[in-house]
Amino acid sequence: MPGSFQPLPDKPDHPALERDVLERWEREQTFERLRRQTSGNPRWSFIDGPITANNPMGVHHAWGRTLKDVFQRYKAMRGFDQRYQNGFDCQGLWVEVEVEKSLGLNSKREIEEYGIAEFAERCKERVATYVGVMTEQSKRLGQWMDWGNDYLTFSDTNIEYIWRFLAETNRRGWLYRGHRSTQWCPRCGTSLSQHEQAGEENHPELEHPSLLVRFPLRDRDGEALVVWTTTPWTLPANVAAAVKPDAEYVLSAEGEWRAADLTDAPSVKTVRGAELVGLRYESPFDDLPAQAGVEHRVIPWDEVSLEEGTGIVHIAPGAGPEDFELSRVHGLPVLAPIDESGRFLPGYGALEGLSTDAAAGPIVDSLAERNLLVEAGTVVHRYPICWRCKTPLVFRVVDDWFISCDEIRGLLLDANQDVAWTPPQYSKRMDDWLRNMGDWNISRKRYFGLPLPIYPCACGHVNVIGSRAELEARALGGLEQLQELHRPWIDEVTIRCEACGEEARRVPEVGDAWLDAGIVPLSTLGWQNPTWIEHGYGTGAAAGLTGADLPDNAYWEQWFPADWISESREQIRLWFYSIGFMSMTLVGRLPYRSVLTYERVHAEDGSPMHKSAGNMIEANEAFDTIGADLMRWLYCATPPYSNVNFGYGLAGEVRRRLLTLWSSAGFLVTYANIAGWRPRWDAPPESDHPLDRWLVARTAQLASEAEQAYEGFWTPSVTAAFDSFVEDLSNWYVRRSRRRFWDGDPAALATLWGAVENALRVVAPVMPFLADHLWRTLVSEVCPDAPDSVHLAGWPEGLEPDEALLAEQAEVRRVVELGRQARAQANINLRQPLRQMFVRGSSRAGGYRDEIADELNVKEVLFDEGPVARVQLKPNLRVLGPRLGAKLREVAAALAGGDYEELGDGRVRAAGEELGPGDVIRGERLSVPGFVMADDDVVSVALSTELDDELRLEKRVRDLIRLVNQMRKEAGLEIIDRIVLTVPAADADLISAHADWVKRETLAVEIRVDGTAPSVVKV
RNA sequence: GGGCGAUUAGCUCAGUCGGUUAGAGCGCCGCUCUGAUAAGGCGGAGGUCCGUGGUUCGAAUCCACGAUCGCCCA
Repeated sequence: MPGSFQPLPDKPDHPALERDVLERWEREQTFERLRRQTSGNPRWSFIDGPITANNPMGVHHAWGRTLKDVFQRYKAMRGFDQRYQNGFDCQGLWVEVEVEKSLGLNSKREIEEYGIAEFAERCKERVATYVGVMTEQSKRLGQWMDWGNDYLTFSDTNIEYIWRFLAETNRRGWLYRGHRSTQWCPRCGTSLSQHEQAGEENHPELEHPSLLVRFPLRDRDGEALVVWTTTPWTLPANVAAAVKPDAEYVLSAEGEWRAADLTDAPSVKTVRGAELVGLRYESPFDDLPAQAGVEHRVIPWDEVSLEEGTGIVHIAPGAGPEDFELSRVHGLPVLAPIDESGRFLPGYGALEGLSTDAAAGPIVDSLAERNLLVEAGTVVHRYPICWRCKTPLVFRVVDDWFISCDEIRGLLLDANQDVAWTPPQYSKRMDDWLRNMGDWNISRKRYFGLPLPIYPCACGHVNVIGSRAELEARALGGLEQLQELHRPWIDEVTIRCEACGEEARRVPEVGDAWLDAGIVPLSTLGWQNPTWIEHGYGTGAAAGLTGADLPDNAYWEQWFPADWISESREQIRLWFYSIGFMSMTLVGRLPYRSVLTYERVHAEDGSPMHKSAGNMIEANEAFDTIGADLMRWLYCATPPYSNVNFGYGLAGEVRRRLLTLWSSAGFLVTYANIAGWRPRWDAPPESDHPLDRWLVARTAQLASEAEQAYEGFWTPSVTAAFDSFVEDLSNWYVRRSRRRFWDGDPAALATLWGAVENALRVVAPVMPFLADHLWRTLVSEVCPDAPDSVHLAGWPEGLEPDEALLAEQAEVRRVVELGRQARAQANINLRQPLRQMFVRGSSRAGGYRDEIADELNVKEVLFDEGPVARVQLKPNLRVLGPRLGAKLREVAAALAGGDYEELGDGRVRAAGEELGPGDVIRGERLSVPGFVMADDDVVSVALSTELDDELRLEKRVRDLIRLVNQMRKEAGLEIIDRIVLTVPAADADLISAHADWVKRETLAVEIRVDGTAPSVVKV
């Protein structure tokens, strides 16, 4: 039949269906047409946080990318114009570490031997590879972005914008070189910053030596300080020992000093810590050349812990941050024992060249030999490891570049008050971070990263270059080979110092990767760019990788700040922080108005996903196994403040629930085709049938609930609303309306079609593939003037749920449920018709007698008839609670005990209180002899169980019909095939009384009576 | 040490503004229906709503304290 619906298979093959839909989107340019459709409309601005183009996408990335896609699709359905620009993070330590691994390089020296230029090329190749991989995976997930026009953080354009930012911090006096003790990765050979190192995953429990060491006092024979350390390698750099001045210290019989709180040994002398201050002692490695001239003394320090150790702390300013601070206060020498790869420097005797781990053994042996070791054991404690390569960190005193955050802290805190956070409690997390953040360490002693535009001059002046133009204007040489603003090329360019005119060289450091990501709200939108530059973002290392434009400032003004951004929770201290910091510095405001953050992806039993635990799922495997729609559903169904439990078992549950939607659509297709019915796009269904009107109202309810959920960025309410709708659609509307579909009732067909059509739009942002597949089948293939994709159809605007109608049908279902309970209780098969049912207490279901009778297979349903056994009154707590207060208890007891007086018109008096009809809930319990009863608080039903010959005969007819239909199905007959039915002689009485009924229900054109078993023959 | 969450059935989780008998899905047991649905329906077993105290006519829900777990920071 031309224009009929394509039949749907019994169940969907999600991955296959999704591949078809992807191909169709591609072929029909669906996304491009959506963009044209919304172009010029009111804007909704989303700024994408860059994903690192370094490895294939994991299922944890897919959560965030799903949320980004869901809300962009939703806003598109509401007609908003959007940018859809995706971002890739392309440089910095994470790319370097992976490239090192793949090249088999294991130290900075090996990188330098390999060649920085070659190394940079390998990094760029890796980025290009994973830009491709992640783009394909994102498309597979269903993400609609402006692929191919992504921003890449290693473009010269991005770098230049960061230079402007750094020049501005310098102008404000925030940029400074710090000489301090910082966390250092000996493998990567660089310091690391507070924000990238934060987080428990970077502080695992590790086992380390635990030593108690004697520091003999010079002026007190036989007495020694006892100190505790877990880092033996720091002892050769010891310069002082700290005590808590107001704590008590005791001397043991063995001549060992410790804090009184931390020893049980009997004391021969007790003093306050302050009395030990100034004493000279022998440090364990005084003989080393590095220690020459160092005088070791006891110093006071209020922060000395009396919780663990000995209460005397060994101080090595070159190997610990607090130690270093103390060295400034007390003028202590700073001994830096290790080089950038964590090996002992010359001046440390036999230790020279050893790593900090390798040095532990010789140090302990040496202490033991000289009787300086009191105790040697091990301790398990939390210890920082490199966030990227997992090497345990050490502390080194080095020069790093910092941006002071004192001035900006308050501005960011104030601005955060106006940000709408979802979930709301994360606003405080941001506040906490801002209040606690230290100065931003922006320098990394590495190779492939943002070249810091800092050119210190011998004269003491620090030049900071703010743009490529400025670099070119001030360059003294090297421009001819500057293919891009990366090392090593940038290192060849020297400039003239603006203070003294001499030549100045760039510092060798590259920048923290969060500078790269933090600038994008300005760099991608063309802030202060005088002219629009087509494809102007594909500069430097990004040349050829993106066709993104560099817009002009007018564009920036239109799209800044973002209405909404969304990243995972750890981005509070990373991206949310860095974009806020940089925008606040340059333009005085935050680049976002609202934020959605979410937690982590765990396995389906709630345990963390780990490769080692064997519960890791790769995104590609999930695409192939369950498909993107089910993945997206799992993400969306989880509240963002908890971890999502992700797995194939849970996906199976979702698949089964969605099968109900699929089956409802399939049912519609089947009977619409049989009836030759086709929808009309321009004519909304009109029907007076109560069930049809109910479904229209129920669909409006879905749209309104979903709209509220989307507007609040709360996907769990979308999936919950949709689930509940599908349940009602299938198990109430379709089930109750089956006969109308068999009869080809156009009102029923149009109503069901309209409901599904609207529901598909509602769910399309969450499940773009299934929704569009069904849309094509049900709508666009049969309605030539309908949009050819659900994503072009817009939101179902203006649907107002009819609350009264919804309440009526809810009560009908309540009555039916009670009826089913009663039947089950009497253990009477539903095919057995019953004579009568009484209903009491339902004011709204009275108009649906036929509906209820049919559903429960009862001949007659009577409302408000039948003997009432007992009237039960309950207080309406919401009303009476506030009014009666403590008296409520008494009234409730009186009502429960039947101790009340009827005053007419539904008014009663109980415990001296007069109560109106609204004050009590009246439940009338039926009690009819020979009937079976069921009731809840308000509604009571009674069902007759007595059978007569007519009822028994009808039961046998239904049994026969069911049997025959089962045989039809087993024989593989189509729903519309006609048959000749032969029934056994024993059932002759059924046929003589109900031949037409049997014919109608089994599509029999003829019924013969013969033999002992029924048979079915297709005609 | 400070902060933010969580704790409800065997498992995973809902539970709106404080309201009458605390729910769902999965799993288990029994029954049942079926011409869309490997589905559905009914019933059962399974609950110290983490604990203690408080507010209130009424607390899983609000408050305080405590416990455990997770996270953020110090």
